[in-house]
This record gives sequence, structure tokens and C-alpha cells, in this order.
Amino acid sequence: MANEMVRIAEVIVDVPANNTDRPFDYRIPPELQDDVQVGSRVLVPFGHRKVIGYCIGIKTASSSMRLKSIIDVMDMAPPLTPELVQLGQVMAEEYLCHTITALQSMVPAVLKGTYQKMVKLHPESREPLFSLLSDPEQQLYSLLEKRGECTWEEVNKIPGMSRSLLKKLIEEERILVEERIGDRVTKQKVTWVWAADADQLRSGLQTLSPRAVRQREILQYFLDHPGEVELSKLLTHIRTTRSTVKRLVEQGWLCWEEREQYRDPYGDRTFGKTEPLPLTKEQQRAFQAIVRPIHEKRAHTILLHGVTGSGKTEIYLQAIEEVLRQKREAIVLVPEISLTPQMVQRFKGRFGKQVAVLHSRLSNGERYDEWRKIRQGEVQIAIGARSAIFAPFQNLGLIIIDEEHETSYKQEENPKYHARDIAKWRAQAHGATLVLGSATPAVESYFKARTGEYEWIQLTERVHGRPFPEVQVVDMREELRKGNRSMFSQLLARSLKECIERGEQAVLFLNRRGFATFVMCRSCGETLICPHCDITLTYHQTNQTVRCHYCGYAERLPQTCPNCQSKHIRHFGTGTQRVEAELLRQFPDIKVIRMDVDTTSRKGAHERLLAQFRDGKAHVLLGTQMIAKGLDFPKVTLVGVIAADTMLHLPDFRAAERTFQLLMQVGGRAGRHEQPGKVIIQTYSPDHYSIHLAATYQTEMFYRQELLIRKRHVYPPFCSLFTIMISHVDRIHLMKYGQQMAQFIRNKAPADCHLLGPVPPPIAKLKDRYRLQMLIKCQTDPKVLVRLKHILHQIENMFDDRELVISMDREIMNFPVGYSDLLETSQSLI
DNA sequence: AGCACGCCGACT
DNA sequence: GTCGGCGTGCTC
Repeated sequence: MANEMVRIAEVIVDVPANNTDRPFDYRIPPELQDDVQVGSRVLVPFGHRKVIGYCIGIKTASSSMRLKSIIDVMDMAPPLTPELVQLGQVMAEEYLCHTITALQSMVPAVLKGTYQKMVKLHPESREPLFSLLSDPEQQLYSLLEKRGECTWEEVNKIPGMSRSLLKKLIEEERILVEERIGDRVTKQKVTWVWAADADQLRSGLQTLSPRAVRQREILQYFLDHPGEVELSKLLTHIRTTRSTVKRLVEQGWLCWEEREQYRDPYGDRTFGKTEPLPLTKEQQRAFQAIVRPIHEKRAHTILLHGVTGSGKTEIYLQAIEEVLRQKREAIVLVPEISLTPQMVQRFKGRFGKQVAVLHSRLSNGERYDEWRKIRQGEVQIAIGARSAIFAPFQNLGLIIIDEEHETSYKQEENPKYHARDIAKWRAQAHGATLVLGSATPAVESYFKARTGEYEWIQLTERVHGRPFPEVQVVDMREELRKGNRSMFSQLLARSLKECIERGEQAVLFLNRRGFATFVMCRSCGETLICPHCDITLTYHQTNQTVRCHYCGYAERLPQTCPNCQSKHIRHFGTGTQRVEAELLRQFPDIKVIRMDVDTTSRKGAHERLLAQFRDGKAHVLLGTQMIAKGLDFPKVTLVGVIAADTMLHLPDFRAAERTFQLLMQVGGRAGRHEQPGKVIIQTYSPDHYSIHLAATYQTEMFYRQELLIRKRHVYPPFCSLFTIMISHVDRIHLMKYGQQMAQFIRNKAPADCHLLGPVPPPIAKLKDRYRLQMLIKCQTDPKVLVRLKHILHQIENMFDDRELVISMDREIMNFPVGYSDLLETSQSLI
């Protein structure tokens, strides 16, 4: 009886625009009653076209007068859970993006629709007398004669084709192009072979003609290896062909069958089963702390602050076992760069087929396979990079974010989310435990741990008791005074030589090839910084000025150092190629592997280069910080940081934090094995706290110092940040809009909101468009945030200029109130 | 975002 | 009259 009640679906349509960013109501036709659920992907008529949408709610009445009906449901089961649907709405609100954009970011690429407009001949237009037709008409007919239809673009290419002519001749249809989920994408057809009757195999061998060598071999194989085998495996074991096996099948000795199975990227690899390792006292303590909230099923965040080599992974593994025992699920986030086969192996080894792996090297189809294993409850553990945080589990018990300070957890495209925030929301919704693991946590996380918002657990001992490598800081100003103008200090050059002579390997770091260049005095090491923001000034070659990218302060490039009056003042920005050239000039006989954006852009190049280095094919590995993570080379005994300053002086309030983190990571790299390691840090600022405290392993001191500075200049965690980027082809217009926008925000924004800028960003002109950015620092208070977000929404419609593009971004550190309330209503729908 | 509709100036 | 350009407003 209840079925007779009208059911109406609220649908978010796949049209990312401001005025379509709201639910539209559709009738659920009787035949789709059972299929349309919260989270379903549906096809709906929208205006004059058909689009994909997501059902985000179901109700029995609508305020809208005439409703259209849902055309179809796209999937067997809804791709999104009610929880993820809610999360999508929260993301849209918090990250200032369209709801559909947030929802799309949670599903694999194969589920994203692309549309193509197709045209075919109007049914009423009968075959005409060809010769009487105009030129464009003739072309159109010949185009459509071959195939029944063609794309809109093709038709428009016909010269002289007019709109009204087309209308007469053509019928339009928008079609949805689904990525082909055929044999290759979802499932793979695999032939399995087995003996028809194992006991008869011997007699079979006798019956066969002695000349049928291959056939006998195959039967012998089944005698030796009872059971089923994949045909492809059989063919590699015994050098034979499909047709020979076929002959045996036809004679009735063997059976075979084609089966569909998931294509498993790690399928042909066998993972040695690993057993839980005994935990040290310290590890045991950490393990207990993680397991406690898991048992209590309460949302809880733990910062696992452990030095490199303190055995965090083993703790993760054992905590996951605990979660599985509760029949709950776990997500493990790892930075893309350390999602190496070794890492995967560790998890697959312990948990086997209960693990789905999601990383960027998977094809769309493979990714879809892994995702479906999660959605259908075939696996309980998802390990992957940033986007794995959306793994559609329904009963999460634990989320682990390893190396939680990594910048790769922040998505740079819309929606610009941070996986750490998403993790907090999801943990809250599921009553799950969130573990943030790092040797060098983000300053914000450390702050929260020390103020009691997170539980703080430290691991101070290395598992095998290996000592930390000795760190030496070389003052490059001193080198210059000694007349050494090369980029290698005497100490580094000598150490490198000795290292290579001993037959050991070295790793050299050059920090990120910054697009922003800064100005520094080579004599005293002072850099030019903004008097208002304490941020490094950026050098602009075009007009010989230095500028602050936060507040807009500018001055002419000074000829002499304002601090020591030296003339050795110049801008910096050394690339890896230059270091390589210099290295080969000083050491002509050595082999260097260079890893940077240029050498690793090709697919698989990254892994290949690392494997080469591991195999001892080169003496030196030279690269940007992409080589700093999760690498463990037995023969590396020397690690050199060419210029610690390049990162330190980036125009970013997190520059010191990044520098400290990198240097600490580097320390963990050298000498993890038998030989003792040595780290050499070259710098023009040996006294800078981030460098000095990293070199002396004074973690605690660093965070205190950094927090002091953040507090003084009001940066996170002592404020919330919004950035606004606007762009326009016309520079004058852009500047005018920027000024007006800034004025508007300054007038309307609540007190304690400070707008910095507008100011040209590091890349001031991109793709023929000028750009300006603004930064808003504001109090982290829900009321203030709501008001500010309201104002930010207003500015989107402030200017009537299609050329003006506005994009907004937010750094979130607190989860919004109300999410758990929303969730309660949604869960009653399950 | 698309797409229609409607207004306007320009053209065989 | 008809064609195409462009601004406006709507999509359950």
C-alpha cells in the first residue's frame, strides 16, 4: 500500500553553474521505485537535454508544480552512500564549490559522464534530387549517407551551412558517452583449465599416441599440479599453444571454462604472508592508545608523532587487525610518492585479498575495479593516495593518514579539499578513530595535539636502535669568503669523493625548482623580506623590483645589501640541470641519476630511475624533494642538501615549516643500514631556527618557535584563511575589479577579518590572462565564517563581465558544526 | 553549462 | 523578408 505513495527524488544535476547548484525534484516512475535511492546516479531530462545527476534525498511532496520523471538509473547499486552524499553537501558549503563537483570527486572517473551532441537526418526529409540541392545540402547528405548520424562539430564544419537550413534537415539528440565498461574495463575474461577426471589422467597418458609429446606434457602437468590453472599460466609453464590444449579438451581429458574476474593489478605477484611483529614497549603503548577508542567506537583523533624508523607501519597494521575483528573497515592514506610496491606489499602481505589499492598509476578501469570491491564490501581495507579518503565504506572504524604533513593531501583543483579535513568529518560520522602519523607533523596538527584537541602519542626510539646520522651544517657565506664560488662546499665535495671511492652511494637534494625567485646577499645571507608580512620578497626581472606577494609591498631592487652593504646581492633559483652539469664537471667519471619534473614525467620513469639507483647503476641520485620520501637505499651513506635556503625563502608562511620537515626527513634517509650515515646541509642561513633546530634534532623547540611566530603574525592555526584569485585578459580592468572587490569585502566583512592585497601572485600572468590574488585572514569562529562566506558568495555576482573569472579557496582546520546532525536524518534512510 | 527566445542591424 | 550576433533567463 505504501508503494502507492508518490515518491520524489531530489537530484543534483551535472551542470556546474551557480544557478543550477541546488536540488531539482523529479518523480520516480513505478518501475524504478526500488532502484532510486539516496546516492543513486540517475539520468534526468533537464531543459532540452538529458543529463546525469545524483539523488540526494527522497520525499513524498514537492513545492514544484510540474515534475518530470527520472528516465533511468545508471548503476546496479548507488555509487554513493548517504554519508558521502551528506559529505558532498558539506564540502560544497565549506570549500565554496558546486555540490556536483564535490560529489563527482568521490567517484571513479568512469562514472563521470561526458556528453556529445549528435545529429541525424530529419525523418520527414525524403531522399531529394541530389543535383537540385545547394552545396552545403549536398555535403550534409553525403556525410549522413555513410553513417546514420554524425557529431554536431562535423556538421558545423560544412562551409555555408546556415542555422535555419540545419533546422529543416536535422534532428538533434544529446547523448551521454559512457566510458566503455566492456571487457577491458570492468572485468577480464580468463580461461581456466582443469582435469576432467584426475584419476583417469594416467590412463589418458597411456592412451595418447607417443608422438603427441606436448599433449602428454600437459596431462603430466595436471598429474603434478592437481587443481585448476589459468590457461595463460599453463601456456607459459609448458611452451605450447592454445590449440594443443583445445585438442585435449575435445578428447575429454580436460575441461575449460571462461570466467569473468576482476583484473588485479597485483594479481601475478605473490605476496609473502607476513605475521605481526612483536612490538616494543613504546609501540605497545601507542597501539593500546589507538585501540582504546576503536573499541569504544567513538570519534577520536590521535597524533602519532614518531621519529623516522620508529615502526609506525607495524602499529597501523596491528590496529587494522583490531578493526577487522570488529567487522569494521579501515582507510589508509599514504602520499602518492610513497605508495610504492614495497608499501603495498606490506599491506597485501598481511591482509591479502582484503585490501584494495588506489593510486594514480592505475588505469581508469583498474581504479573502478578497486573502487567496486570497496563499494560491494569485498574488501575491508583501502590503501591509497588522497582520493582514497572517499572510499565508500559503510562501517569505518579507523582512518590512518601517514606522513600527515605532506602537501599532497591537499587537492589543488576544485574542489580544493584537504584529505585531513575530510578524514575528520568521516571519522565523526562513523564514530571512527583517526590516526595522523608523522615524524614532522604539520604545525596545526602539533598545536591541536598539544592543546588537547587531539591525543598526542610520541615514539622517540628507532626500532633497531640505529643512531641518527650526524648532521653538519655548512655556512656557504664562509665558503664564498674562502673563494669557493661553486655550488658545492669543500666539505661536501670531499665527502662526496670519499663516499664514491668507498663504493657507496650519495643522494643530493635540491629543493623545489621554485618559480618564485628571491634575493639574497651572498656575503651575509640576509634575504629581503617584507616589513609588513615577514615573508620573502619576490624578484621581478621586468621592472627590477622586489615585491611581497601577500600584501603588495614593493621596492626597487637594492644595489647593495641593506644589512652589510655588500655588493654580492643577487637573485636565486638554481635548477637541477645546473647542479648536474656542475657535478659532472667536478667529478667527470661518476654516473648521476637526475630526478625532476623533466626526467620523471614519462609514465613509470619514476620507479625505473629509483630501481636503477638501487641496483647500483649510479653513484649519485640528484633530485628535488620528490626523492626525500619513503626511500630506503642500503648503500646510501651520504646525503647532501645543496641549498636549504631555496625552500626557506619561498613566499609562503609555511616556508620554515617545510624546510624543517624536509631536513628532518632527509636525516631519516641516510644510514638506515649497516654503514653509519652522514648528512651535509649547505645554507646561507645556518642560524635560521628551522635549519639549526633540524640539524640538532630539536623538534620540540622548532614547533614552539614556529607557533610563536604564527601567533605574532596571525597565521594558522591562529586564524582561518581564504584566498581569492581573480583573472582577466585586460590588466586595467582586472585591477579595477580587484580594488572594488577588496573594498567591498573590507566594508562588509566582520571585525577581525583582514584582507591582504590584491596583489599579483607568483605567476602573475597565465595563459594570456592577468591574475590577482587576495588573502583573508579571519577568526576561526563559526559565526564569523558564515558571514564571511556569505560575502564571498556575493562577490561572485558583483561584476557583469564574462571575462572576469573568480576562484576561491579555503584552508580548513575545523570541522563545521551540524554535520553530525545532518547525518542522523540521512541514516534513517538506509 | 547549454540552449531558446527575442531584439537588432545588415544583407541577398 | 531572412540571417546571424548577442544579451537574458531558465532548467524540477
